Amino acid sequence: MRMTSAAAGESRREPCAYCQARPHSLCSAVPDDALSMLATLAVVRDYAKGQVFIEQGAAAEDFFNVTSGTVKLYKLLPDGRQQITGFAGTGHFLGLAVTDTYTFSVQAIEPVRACRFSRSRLRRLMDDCPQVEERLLRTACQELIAAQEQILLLGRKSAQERLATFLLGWSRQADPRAPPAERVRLPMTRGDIADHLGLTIETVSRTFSRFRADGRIRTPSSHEVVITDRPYLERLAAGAV
Amino acid sequence: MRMTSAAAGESRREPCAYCQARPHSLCSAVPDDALSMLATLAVVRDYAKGQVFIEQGAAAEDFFNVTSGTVKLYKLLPDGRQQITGFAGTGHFLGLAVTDTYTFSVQAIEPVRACRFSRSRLRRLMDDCPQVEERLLRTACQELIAAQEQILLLGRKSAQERLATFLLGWSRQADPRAPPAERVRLPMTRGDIADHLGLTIETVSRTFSRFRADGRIRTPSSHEVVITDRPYLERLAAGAV
DNA sequence: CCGGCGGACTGAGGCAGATCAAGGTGCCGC
DNA sequence: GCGGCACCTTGATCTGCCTCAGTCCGCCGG
Repeated sequence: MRMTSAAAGESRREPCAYCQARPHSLCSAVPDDALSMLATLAVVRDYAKGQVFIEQGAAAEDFFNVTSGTVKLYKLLPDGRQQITGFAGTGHFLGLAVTDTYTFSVQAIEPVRACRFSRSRLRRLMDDCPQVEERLLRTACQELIAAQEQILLLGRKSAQERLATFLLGWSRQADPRAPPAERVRLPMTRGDIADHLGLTIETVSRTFSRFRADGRIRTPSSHEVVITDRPYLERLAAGAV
Repeated sequence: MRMTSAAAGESRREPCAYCQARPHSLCSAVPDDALSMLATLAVVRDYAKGQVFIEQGAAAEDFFNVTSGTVKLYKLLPDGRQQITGFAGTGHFLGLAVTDTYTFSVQAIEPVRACRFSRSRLRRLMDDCPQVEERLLRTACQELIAAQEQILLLGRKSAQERLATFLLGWSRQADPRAPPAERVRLPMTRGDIADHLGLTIETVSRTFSRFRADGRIRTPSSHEVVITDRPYLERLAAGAV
C-alpha cells in the first residue's frame, strides 16, 4: 500500500474496525458497537524515521498507540548518556508511565504511524468502557514484569547473556502466541541495542561477531539475524552456566 | 503498643478503620462504609526477619499489603546471582507484577506484618469498589516509572551515582510528601544494597567510605546514614558532571 | 563514478568495579 | 566475659567491558 500525502498528514478518519493493529492493542478492549466513537477520539499521525514525538519533561497531554513501525523509549542523563528502556511496535500503548510530564522520550527508529489521544479523551474512553481501564491495568502489569526482567539483565547479566536475552525476546516479540521465529529483523542500530542493554556499541558488535564465529547465529545483513543455535542462546539468556 | 502472642498469629480481626497503614495504602481507596467488608477479606499475618513468603515460580494465589516492616523483592538466576528489584515498606502492595505464577520472590528483611488477600477476594473487592481498580492502575504506573528510573541507574550510572541515587530516594521514601529527611534508616544490609544497585558488597562499602571521607555523609551506625552534603549527592544522582 | 557519511567491525590499551583475601566490629546466647 | 557468627571494611590483584583509534562497507547524491 502506497503512502499518500493525505495519509502522511493529520486526522485521517478510517474506521477502527479495519485497523490492522487493533487485535494487538488496547483498542481491542473497546466493543464493536463503540468503535465509531473510538474513531472520533483518535487522530492518526505519521512520523518520519528519527523524529522525536514525546519529549522527556514536556507536559503529558497526549497518549499514543503505535499502529505500524517501531519506536524507542529512552531516558537521558545531562551529559548525554542514554538508556533505552524499551522498543515498541505495532499495538503498543505509549503513555502509561506518565505523571503530569513525560518521564521518557520517544523516537521513531523507522517510519511510524500512531493514533494520538488526548488525556481527556482517554479519560472519557475509560469512563465509557470499563474494559479499557481493566485492559490498561493488565498492560501496565505486563510492562512491569518486563521492566523487572530488564532490571535483572542490567544488574546481573554478562554482555553475552544480555545479547542472547535480547535476541530471544525480540524473536518472540513479533507474535507472542506464534512459535518464535528463527529469522529476526532488528530495526534498530547497534548503538540502540547497546543503549538498551547497558553496553557500548563496540561490545555489542564484538558479541555479535562472537556468536557468529561460534555458530550461534547468522547475520545475512546487519539488521537481520538468523538464530542457528537457539538452545545455547536460551541457556545463556537464562544464566545457566 | 506491645505485640501480643495473638497478634503474632493468623487472622487477627481489627477494624481497618484504625489501621496505621491505611492512609498509605491501596485500602484508602475503599470508602469508609465498605471497611467492615474489607476486614473480612484480609488476613493479618506476621513474618519473621529472613522469612520468604512469596517465591518466584510458585502459583500466585495471594496478594499482600505490607502494614509494617520492610521486605525485599528479588529475582534469582540459576547460579545464585541475585537482583533486588526493590524494597517495600508500610502501605506497599505486593502482587502487581504477577501472572499465574509469581515472577519474583519476597523476603522480610525485618519483622513484617502484612494483610493477605486471595486473588478471588481481591477480584471481588475490585468489582465492588471501582476506585480500587483505578488506584491499582495508578500504583502500577508509579511502579513502572520507578522501574524505568532503576533501569537508567543500572544501565548508565557509575557506582557513586548509584549509591547517591539510592540514598536520596530512600530519604524521600519515608513520607513522600514531607520534606526529605537528612537522617535515614537503612534496614537492609550492604549486600542487599549491592544486589539492588547491580554492584558487589565491597564496592558499596568502599563507596560509603568514600562519601564519608569526602564529608558527604556521616554513618552513626551501619544502618543509619546522615546526609551532610545533599546538594552534592543530588548532582551526583542526576548524573551532572 | 566518486566523495561523503552513517553505521558496523576490530585491535590495543586502560580502568572501574569484580574477585580474592584478611581482618575488624557489633551483637547475641550462655 | 567470651565464643561464635553475621556483617562490614580495607587492601591487593584481576578482568570484562570501556575507550580510543583506525578501517571497511553500503548507500546516497551529484
